[in-house]
Amino acid sequence: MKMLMFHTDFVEYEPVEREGRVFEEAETGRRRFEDVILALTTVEEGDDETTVNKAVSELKDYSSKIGNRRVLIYPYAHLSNNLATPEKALETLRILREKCRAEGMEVYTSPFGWTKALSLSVKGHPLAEQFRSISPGATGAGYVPKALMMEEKIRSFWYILTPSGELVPVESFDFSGYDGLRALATYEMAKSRAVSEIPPHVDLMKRLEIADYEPGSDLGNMRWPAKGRLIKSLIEQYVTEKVIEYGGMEIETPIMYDIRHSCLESYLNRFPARQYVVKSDDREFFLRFAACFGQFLMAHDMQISYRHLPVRLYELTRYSFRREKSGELVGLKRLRAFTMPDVHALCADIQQAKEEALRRFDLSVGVLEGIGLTKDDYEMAIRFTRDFYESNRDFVVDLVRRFGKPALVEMWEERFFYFVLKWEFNFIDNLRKASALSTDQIDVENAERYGITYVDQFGNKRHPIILHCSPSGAIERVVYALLEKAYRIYKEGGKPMLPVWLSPTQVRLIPVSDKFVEDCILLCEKLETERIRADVDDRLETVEKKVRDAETEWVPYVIVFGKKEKESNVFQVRDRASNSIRQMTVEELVYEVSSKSAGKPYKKLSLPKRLSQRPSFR
RNA sequence: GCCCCGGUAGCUUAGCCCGGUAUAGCGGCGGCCUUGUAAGCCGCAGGCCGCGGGUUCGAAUCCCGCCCGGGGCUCCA
Repeated sequence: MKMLMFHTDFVEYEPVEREGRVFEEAETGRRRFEDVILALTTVEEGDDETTVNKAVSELKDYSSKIGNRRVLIYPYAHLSNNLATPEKALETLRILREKCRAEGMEVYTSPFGWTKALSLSVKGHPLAEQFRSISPGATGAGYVPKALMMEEKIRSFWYILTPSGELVPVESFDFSGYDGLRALATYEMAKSRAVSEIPPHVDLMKRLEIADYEPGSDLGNMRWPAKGRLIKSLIEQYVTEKVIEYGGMEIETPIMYDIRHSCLESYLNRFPARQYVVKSDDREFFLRFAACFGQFLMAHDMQISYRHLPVRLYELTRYSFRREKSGELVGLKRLRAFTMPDVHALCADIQQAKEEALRRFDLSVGVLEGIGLTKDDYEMAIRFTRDFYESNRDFVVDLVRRFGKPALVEMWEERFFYFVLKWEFNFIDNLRKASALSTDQIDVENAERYGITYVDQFGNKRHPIILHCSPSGAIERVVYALLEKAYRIYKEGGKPMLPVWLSPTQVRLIPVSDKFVEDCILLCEKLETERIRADVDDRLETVEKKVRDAETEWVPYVIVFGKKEKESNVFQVRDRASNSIRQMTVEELVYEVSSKSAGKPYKKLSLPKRLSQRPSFR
C-alpha cells in the first residue's frame, strides 16, 4: 500500500464519471473539506490486514504529529504499478476507513471507481507533505512471519519426563532437588524473554576484554578484542573438529538470500524469527538466520543414493542474523548477529533418523563437556507432537535416559512447525534465566519444500528426513555460559576462571626486577614452542601489583621469576585452580598445561608478549 | 507505541533536591623506587556536565523541547 498525505487548507473534489465495473455510489456535485489531512491511497497486490493496520498507525501517527484528526481517505491508483484487483482494493479501503474511525479519527471518504476533479491547497510547513510505502514484508517494522504470529495460538501441554519413562504433568511434579529444571519450566511456560537486570557476564566480558557492545552497529552486533577473538576462535575450531570427527562435511554458503526465492519464501513463513533485509537495486535479500538455506539449496543439487545416507552437511555460520526485540538483547546471551555451528543430517526414514539423532545427542553432550559445561550446568527440554510421542515413545525415553535427569516436555496436539520433535539443552544463568545451547530437530517438511531427494534401492526418488543440530549452540552464547558459570563459582566462594585451553594467557611470568625480563622472555619462548600461551609482565610495577593484575585477569598459572628461579630452574607456581602455590619444574608445568589442553585446538594470542607493549582495549 | 530511570574525563563516578562553569578512583603520561606472590610514592594532562531553547547578573543544577541508552508494559523460538 502506498499513501501520499497532505496537510491541506482545503480539498475539493467532484465525481465526473464512473471508471470501471467496481465502484461506489456517489452523490454528484462538488464537495469541499477545510483543514483536513488528504491521504491519497493506493492498494497493492499482497496487501492484507497487517498492511492495513500499519497504514492506520501511520495515519494516526501523522495526525497526532500535526494535531489534526480529520482525514480524507482518497482512493488513488497512481502511486503503484502493482495494483490489487479493484474488488480487493475497495474491500481493503473500507476496512482502512473503519479502523481509522475506530481509532478515533474523523474520517471522510471519496468514492472508489470514479474519475474525479480534484483541487487542493497544501499548507506550507515541513511536515505538510508525507509519503508512506507500507508492505507486509521488509520495510518499516520489519518482517514478521506467519509462524511468529501463529505462536500465540499454539496450545502447549507441559510435562516432566523422567529417565525411567514416567510422564508427569508439570503441576504435579515434585521439583525438590531439581532447582534448575524448575527454573527452566517457569521460564519456558511464561514465554517471557525480557531481561530485567543486567546479568553478571556483561561486566565480565567487558572487563576481561572478551567482548563489548559496538555503538556504531545495530544492537546485538558485538565487537571482540584480541583476547575475546582468541577464545571465540578456539571454541569455533573445537566444535568444527568434533563435528568433522562425527562425519560432518564442512561447507560454506552465502549469508544473504533472495526473499522471493520460491522455496525460501514459504520457509520464511514457517520459521519464527524476524529478519534483517538488505535492499540492492530492485531486489530484496534477507540475511540468513540459520545455515539451513545454504545447505538445503546445496543438498537440492546433490546426487544422493540411499548408500550415502545419512548425509551430514556442516557449516559454522559467521554470522547468522535475527532481529530479536531490543528488550531481549543483553550481553552475549541473545544477539542479532551470532556464530552458529549447524549440522544437518539427511536420513532415509524415521528409523534411521532416530538412530542418527541419538548419535548427535552424544556428540552434543561431548562438545559441551569439552568446552567446560557439564550436565549439572544445563537442563533438557524436549518438544514434540502427541502423534510422534505415541508412536515413538521408546526413542523419546531413550533421549531422556541418556541425559540422566528429568526433562521438561512441551507437547503439541498438532504440528505447527516443520519438525515433529526438537530437544535443547538450556543453560540456567545467575538470574535464573534459561537459554538454549545444543539442540536437534527432526524435520519432516523441508526436504519436500526444497526438492531434496535421494534414490532408494528400487530406483525411486524419495525425500529424506532432515535433522537440524547445533551441537553447542551459538558460540557467543557458549562464552556467555562460561562467564556466568565462572561468576556462579565466584559467588559460591571459589575462584572464577576459564578452562585452561581457553585462557588467553595460560602462564604469566613476573620478573622481580628488570634484570630478569630477558630470562622471562626466553622462558616464554620455550613455553610457546610447547604450544603454551605465556607472557611477561615487564611493566614498571611492583610484584604485588602484577600478581594482583594476573589474578584479576584469571591467568591460570603465575610464576614470579627472580634470582632463585634463574639458578635452580624450579618455580613457585601460583595455581589458580587449586588456589595454592606449587613447586614445579618447567617440564612439570608444560606437562600439566598440555594435559589440560589435550584434544583441544591451540592458537597463539595475538598480543605482544610484553605487557608493557599492550594497549588497553577499553 | 506507552510508562519509568539515566546521560558529568577513555572507564567507573560525586555534585543536581537548596543555581556561583565540577569530585574522586582506575587508566594514560612524567618522575622517584629495582622491587619475591592480590593495589609503593609524588606530580601532570584529560571535561561544549547528551543536544537545542528558556528563566536568571549567573545554569551540570530550575523550566520546555529533542536525541541517545537502560529497564518495564506490550509482543515474542
